[in-house]
Amino acid sequence: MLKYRDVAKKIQQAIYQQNLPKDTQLPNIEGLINQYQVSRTTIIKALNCLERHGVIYQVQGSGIFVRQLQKRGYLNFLESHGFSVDLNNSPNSSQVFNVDIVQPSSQVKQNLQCEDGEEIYFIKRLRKFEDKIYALERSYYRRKMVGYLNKEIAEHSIFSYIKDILKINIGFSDKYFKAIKLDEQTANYLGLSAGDPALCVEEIFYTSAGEPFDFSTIIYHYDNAKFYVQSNSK
Amino acid sequence: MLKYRDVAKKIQQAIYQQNLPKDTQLPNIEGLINQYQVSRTTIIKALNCLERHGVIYQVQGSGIFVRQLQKRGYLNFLESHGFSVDLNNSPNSSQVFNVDIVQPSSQVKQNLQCEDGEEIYFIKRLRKFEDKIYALERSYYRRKMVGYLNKEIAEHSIFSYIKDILKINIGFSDKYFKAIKLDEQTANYLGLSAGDPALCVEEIFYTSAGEPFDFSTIIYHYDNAKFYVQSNSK
DNA sequence: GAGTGGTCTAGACCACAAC
DNA sequence: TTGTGGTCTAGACCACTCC
Repeated sequence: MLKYRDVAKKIQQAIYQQNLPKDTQLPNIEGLINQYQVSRTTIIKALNCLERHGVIYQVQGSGIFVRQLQKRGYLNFLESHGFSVDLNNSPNSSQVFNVDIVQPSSQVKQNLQCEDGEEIYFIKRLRKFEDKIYALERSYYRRKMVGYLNKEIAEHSIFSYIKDILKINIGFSDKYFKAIKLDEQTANYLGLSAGDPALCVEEIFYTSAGEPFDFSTIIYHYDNAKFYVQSNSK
Repeated sequence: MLKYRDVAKKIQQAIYQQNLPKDTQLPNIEGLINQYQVSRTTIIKALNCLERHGVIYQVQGSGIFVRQLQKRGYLNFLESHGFSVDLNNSPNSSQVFNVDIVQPSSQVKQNLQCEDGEEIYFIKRLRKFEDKIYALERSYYRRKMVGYLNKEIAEHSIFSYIKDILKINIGFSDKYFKAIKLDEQTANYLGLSAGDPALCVEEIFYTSAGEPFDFSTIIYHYDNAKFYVQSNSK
C-alpha cells in the first residue's frame, strides 16, 4: 500500500467516522505529519488527492476544511463506472439481454481504435438500482483485451471482473453526453414513452497503458438517474 | 508565474503547435528536466497537471504520451464556466432579461449558505454561441461578495468580471444534473416546445476560501449543447 | 537488465490569511 | 507578525515495461 494513499484513506475515514460537518477545520500539516509519521510531501500528496475527490478543500494561509456535500440520490458522474470507492454501496443489478461476439461497426472501430477483423463483445443490459430501472446500456469490449465474458459476469460488474480478476488497470476515460428524445424501442426498455427525455452518455475507457477497451452508450432514465460532479481549479 | 505552471503551459503549447497526434511519445522526464531546467519534482507536477486536464497520459515504465481527443462541437463540462483556458474561444454572447436585487428563497439560502436579509443578485439570461441559443440561465450571486453587477457585465462574462476585475479567486464547484421535460415557459425561451427534453444543471461556485458566491440553474437546449468530461483514476 | 515513470524524504523558502 | 498552506530542490529508491 502506497503511503500517500494510506494516509488519504485514513484521513477520509476519520472525517466520515466522526461525521465531521462541512467546513470543519482539520489539523494543520505539521499536526498531520506527527499523526501519521510521514514526510510533509506525502501529507500534501494525500491532501491533494482528497481535494480532487471533493472530500476536503485547502485554503492557503488558513487551513484544511471538510467539503463533503453529496445530495442524496445523486450518482457521482465521474466514478459511476469503476473508479475509486463508492461509500454507499447499494443493491445494483443488471438484466442482461445479449452477450455476443460481433464485428465492429465503423463507430465502434473508431472509438476502440481497433482492426477490421477484430472480435468485439457486444452486451446490452438494463441497469437497476434499488429495483428501479435507471439505464439501458449498450457496451462494446475488445475480446483480445477482456478475454472472456459471459452473462453471469455481465449481471454483476464487468468492471470489477476486469479490475479484480483480469488485473487490468483502468487508466482514464472520455465521456460525451447530451439530452435526447427517446425513440420508441429504447423508451420501452426504460418503461417510458417515445419522445420522453433522457440523458445519453457515450463513454470510452482506457487501460492505464492508454489502450481503449470499452465503448458504451448509456441511456439514462430521466427521473431515476441524477448526477453530480465536483471539481476544482487546481 | 509558478514554475510548474509555466512548464505545463510550455509543454502543452509544444504539443498544440506541433500538432502532435494522439499517442505520440514525449521526451522522458530526464529530457524534460534538461529542456526546462527545473527539478524532477517540478516536471512531475507539471505532467500531473496536464494529465488531469486530459492533455497527456503517463504510463509507468513506458513513457509520456499525447492524449488530446476533443470531439468537435462538444463543450468541456468542467470548464464551461470559468476554470482554465478555453482554446477555441468562439463568439459567445448573452441576452440579459433581469439584473435584480432580491431576497433569497429558501433554496437559494441553502445553496449559498446565506442569511435571511442578505441581498442577492438575480440574473436571468439567454446564452448564445455562434448565434445559436444553447441555454437559459438563472443565476444568484451574493451581493456582499460580488459588490456590483449590471446588464453590461452580464452581457459579457460575469466570471471574468469576478476573476479579473474583482480579483476573486474561484476555488471549486459542485454541479448537479439530470435530463428533464421542458415546461412551456422555458421552452419558449429556447425556441422549443413544452415536453421537449433538456439538460438541467444546478451549479454552486465557491471562492478559493470556500465561500459560495454563485448558485445557478441552467437549462441547456438538447440539440445545441453537448458536453464532454475527461477523467482519470489517479 | 536497461529504461522509464512513481514514491518518498528532509529541508529551504514563498505566498497568503488572520490577528 | 505569526501561522498556515504551496512551491521547489536534490537525491534515494521503488515499480513497472520492454527487449
